[in-house]
Amino acid sequence: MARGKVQMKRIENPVHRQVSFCKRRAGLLKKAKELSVLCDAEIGLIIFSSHGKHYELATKGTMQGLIEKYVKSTGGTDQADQAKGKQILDSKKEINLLKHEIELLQKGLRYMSTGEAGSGTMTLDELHVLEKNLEIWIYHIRSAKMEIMFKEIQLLRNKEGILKEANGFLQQKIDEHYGNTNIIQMVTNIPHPLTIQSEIYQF
Amino acid sequence: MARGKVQMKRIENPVHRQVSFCKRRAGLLKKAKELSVLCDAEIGLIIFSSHGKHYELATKGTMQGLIEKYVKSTGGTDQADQAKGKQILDSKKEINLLKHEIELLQKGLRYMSTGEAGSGTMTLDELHVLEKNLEIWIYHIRSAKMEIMFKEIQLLRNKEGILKEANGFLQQKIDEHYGNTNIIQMVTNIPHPLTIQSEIYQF
DNA sequence: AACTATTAATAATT
DNA sequence: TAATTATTAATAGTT
Repeated sequence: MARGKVQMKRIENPVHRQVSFCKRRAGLLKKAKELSVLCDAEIGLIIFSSHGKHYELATKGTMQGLIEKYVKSTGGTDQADQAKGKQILDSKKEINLLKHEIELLQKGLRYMSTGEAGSGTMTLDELHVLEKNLEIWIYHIRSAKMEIMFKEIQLLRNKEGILKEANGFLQQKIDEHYGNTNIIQMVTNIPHPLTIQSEIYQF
Repeated sequence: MARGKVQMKRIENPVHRQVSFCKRRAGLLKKAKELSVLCDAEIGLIIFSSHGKHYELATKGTMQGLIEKYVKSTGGTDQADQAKGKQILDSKKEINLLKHEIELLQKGLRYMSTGEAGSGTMTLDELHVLEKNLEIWIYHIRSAKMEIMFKEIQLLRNKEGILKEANGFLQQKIDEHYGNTNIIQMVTNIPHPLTIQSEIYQF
């Protein structure tokens, strides 16, 4: 614009370049302001120098507001935003998967403890309590059943003993008058293979 | 800049304003490009017209990249960004909690199934298999035990029946010679309160 | 949209 | 670094 026209390429002389940068930067900012004022436009201008310094101008509001407006009008979110949105979505997906898994595990625990499928949710603490209660509960149930069966068996064994004794007594009486008729033999020689091992009661 | 200097205020005539907007917008974009090229600067320029249309220029990359660079150099993330970051953090926290909960549940299941605390992780599928195997396993164990006990009881009941029969026979023999001696009475009047309910075998 | 008179910007110089 | 100046570039008003 003065003293000879400029080539549209990077000014190699660093000093010249720096001077031009300052002048043209000022000019650009001025022009931007003018455009904004004269034509009622909203303008955002960001300039990064090659040395990393940054200069900015935002007419009609803050640069943040302008950037947000731009990002929205551009049609949505930027890459980082999308990535973050995706990350959140992924996280929520994973959370749902984990919750589903927990529900299944809880169902499994309930099923094992009550023998039937129930509904509703339980907290971790509740599950801890359930686990402990379950052990006690199973222990008691098994103990009770075993005790009942053991008593029945004992009773029958006693009966057997008493009856055998009675038979012995009766046999003796008969023998006294008729001689040995071997009636008892018929009964006591029944095979008896299924003897319950004592360990079976250890619950 | 030509034909009289302009007042630095909004051009009231809409037509003039629109024309000036077009011309000055082009000029501003040109100047921005020139500054970028000549002085090796990165420039972002966003222009919103009063009618909402937007024009942009980004030298050395995309506007997105420039905005991100700007946002970073401005000193950090914007509000929405921070909110999203927090959301991700919260999600990850929740995921960890859920994973921990699942581990505990898995441990619980292992404990219940094997009776001892084990280590290592299991997948959901493995747990499904475990659950099913567990049911079958418990069913078989219980069935086996019950069968053994039931057989023992049946055997003893049979013995009781046979002995009672034998006793009856012997009593009859005795009665035939001595009259009723009431020996059987001694034996058969034993109280028998613990009768196992049939349901106890239903596993 | 093209033209042109005029102002504004600025490269080179001091 | 800043002011001056010669020159080019931008553009307001006009056609």
